[in-house]
Amino acid sequence: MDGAIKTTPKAVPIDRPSLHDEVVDRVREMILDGELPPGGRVHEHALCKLLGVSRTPLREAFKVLASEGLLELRPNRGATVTRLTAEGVEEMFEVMGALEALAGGLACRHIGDDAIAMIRAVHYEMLAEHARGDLGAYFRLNQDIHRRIVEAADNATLAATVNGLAARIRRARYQANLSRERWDRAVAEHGDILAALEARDGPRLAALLKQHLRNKCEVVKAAIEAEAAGRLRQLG
Amino acid sequence: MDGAIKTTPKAVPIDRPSLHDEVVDRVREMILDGELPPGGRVHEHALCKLLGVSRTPLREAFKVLASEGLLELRPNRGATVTRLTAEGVEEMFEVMGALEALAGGLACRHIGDDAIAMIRAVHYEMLAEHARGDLGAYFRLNQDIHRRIVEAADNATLAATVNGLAARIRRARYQANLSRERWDRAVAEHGDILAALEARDGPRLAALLKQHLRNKCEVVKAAIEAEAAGRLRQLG
DNA sequence: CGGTTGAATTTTGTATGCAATCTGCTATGA
DNA sequence: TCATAGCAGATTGCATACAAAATTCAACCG
Repeated sequence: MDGAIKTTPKAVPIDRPSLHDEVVDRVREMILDGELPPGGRVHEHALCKLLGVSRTPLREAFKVLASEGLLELRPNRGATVTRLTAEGVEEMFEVMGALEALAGGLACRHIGDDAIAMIRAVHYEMLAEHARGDLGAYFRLNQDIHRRIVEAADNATLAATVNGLAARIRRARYQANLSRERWDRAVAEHGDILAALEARDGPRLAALLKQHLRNKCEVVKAAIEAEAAGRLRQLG
Repeated sequence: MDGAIKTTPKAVPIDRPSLHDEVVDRVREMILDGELPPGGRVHEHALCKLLGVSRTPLREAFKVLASEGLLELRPNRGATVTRLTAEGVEEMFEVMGALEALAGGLACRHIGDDAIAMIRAVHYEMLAEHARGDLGAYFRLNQDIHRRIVEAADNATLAATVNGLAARIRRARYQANLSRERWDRAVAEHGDILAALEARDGPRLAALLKQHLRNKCEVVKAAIEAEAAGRLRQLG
C-alpha cells in the first residue's frame, strides 16, 4: 500500500460529479431502460421525490436531455419522453452510418497494433456470447467494439456526436428482438469489419460499417413498427 | 377583417418563447459575436444584471450551451467560453465534411426543381456580392446555400446535428480573413456544387462538398493559428 | 525574504416560495 | 342532451435565499 497517495504530482481534478450531472445520467438511464415510457409525461415533482433532489438540478438536467433529443420540453406544459418513430430511426441511422464510416476511415489511419489487439479480443469474446446465445452480453460487447473504433479515430467532436446519437438509438435496442438469422449475419459482418481494420483498409472498413448500420436499421425499424402496431391494437 | 381569428381550426401553438430560450439565443449570439471572448470566464451574476433575468433561467441556458460545445462548465468553478484550437477546428470540419457529404447525396434524391431554382437564385446573388467584394453579405448567402442543401436532404436529425456544429465553427468566421485567391476558388467550387445539384449527381455533390469543406478548413485553421500566435506575442 | 496557513470575500450549487399558466371537472343554460 | 363558461387543483416558470466551495489576500512562521 506504499505511496497510495503520492501518485498525484499535479492537477488532480477531484471533480466530484455535481448533483445535476448525476441526475442527468440517472434520468438518461431511466429513459434508455424504458423506466420512463416513450411518449409519457414526466412530472418534475414526482421525479424530485424519487431521486431525492430539488427541482432546480432536475430542471437543469431536463434541459440537457432535451438538447440530447431524449426529452421534449413544451413551455408550461411539461416534459415528455420523445417517441421513436420508424422515420426518425431511419434518419438517425443515416447520420450514424456517415459518422461511423468516417470513424472507420480515420481509425485505419491512426490506430495502433495494441488497440487492434484489444478490439480483436473483444471480438472473440463477442463470438463466445453469440455461441452461448446471450443477447445482452453480445450487445454490450458489440457496443464496446464500435466505441473503440470511434475512439481510435482520435476525434473528440466525432466521438461526442456519435455518443449523442447512440444514446438516442440505443433506446430501441431493448425492444429489438433479433432473429437468429439476422444475428448470425451481423456476426459475420463483424468478422469482415475486424479484417478490414487489421488490414487498415479505410475505404473498405467505412463501407462495411455503413452497410452494417443499414442492416441494423432495418431490424430496429421492424421492431418499432411492430411495437407501434401492437400499441394501436391495444388502443383500438 | 372578416374571419381574422377563424383560421385556427386546430393546434395553434402560440408558444411564447420561454425566458430561458431567449436567454440561450442571446448568450449564444454573444459568444458567436465574440462579445464574450473565447477562453474568458463568464460570471453568472454579471450576465444576470446585463440580461435582466435571475440566475435560474441563465443557469439552464448555460447547460444547453455547454452541451452545444460553446461553453465549458467546471463544477464549482464557473463557466468559460471554449477556445477554438486548430486541432479542434480540424476535427469539427472532418465531421462536418462527412455530414454535408451525406446531405448532398440525400438532397440529390429528394430535392425538387423549385428548391433547386431557389438555390440557384441565392447562388447568383452570392456571385454578385463576390463581384462587389462584400465579404459579409457573401458569407450570409454562402451559409444560406449550405443550409438549403441540408434542408433538402429532408432529415431532421442531420439538420440538427449540422446546425449544432455550424454554430461552433461559425465563431471562427469573423476572424477568418479570406485571401482574394481563396475566395475566387471558393466561388468556383460553388459553381461546381450547383452544377452537381442540378444534375442530381449525388456522389459528385458529396465529393465536392467534402473537398469544399476541406479547403475552408485550411483557411480557418490558418486564421486560428495566426490569432494564437498574435496572442502569444502579446503576452510574451 | 519566501512559503504556508487562515480568514474574508466572491462565486457557484441547491432548495424553496410565489406567481402564472394549464388541465380537468362541474354547473348552468339553450 | 350537449355545449360552454367558470372554477379548483395541479404543474410549471422564475426569483430569491441559504449553504458549500473556491479564490484572494494578508498575516504569520521558518
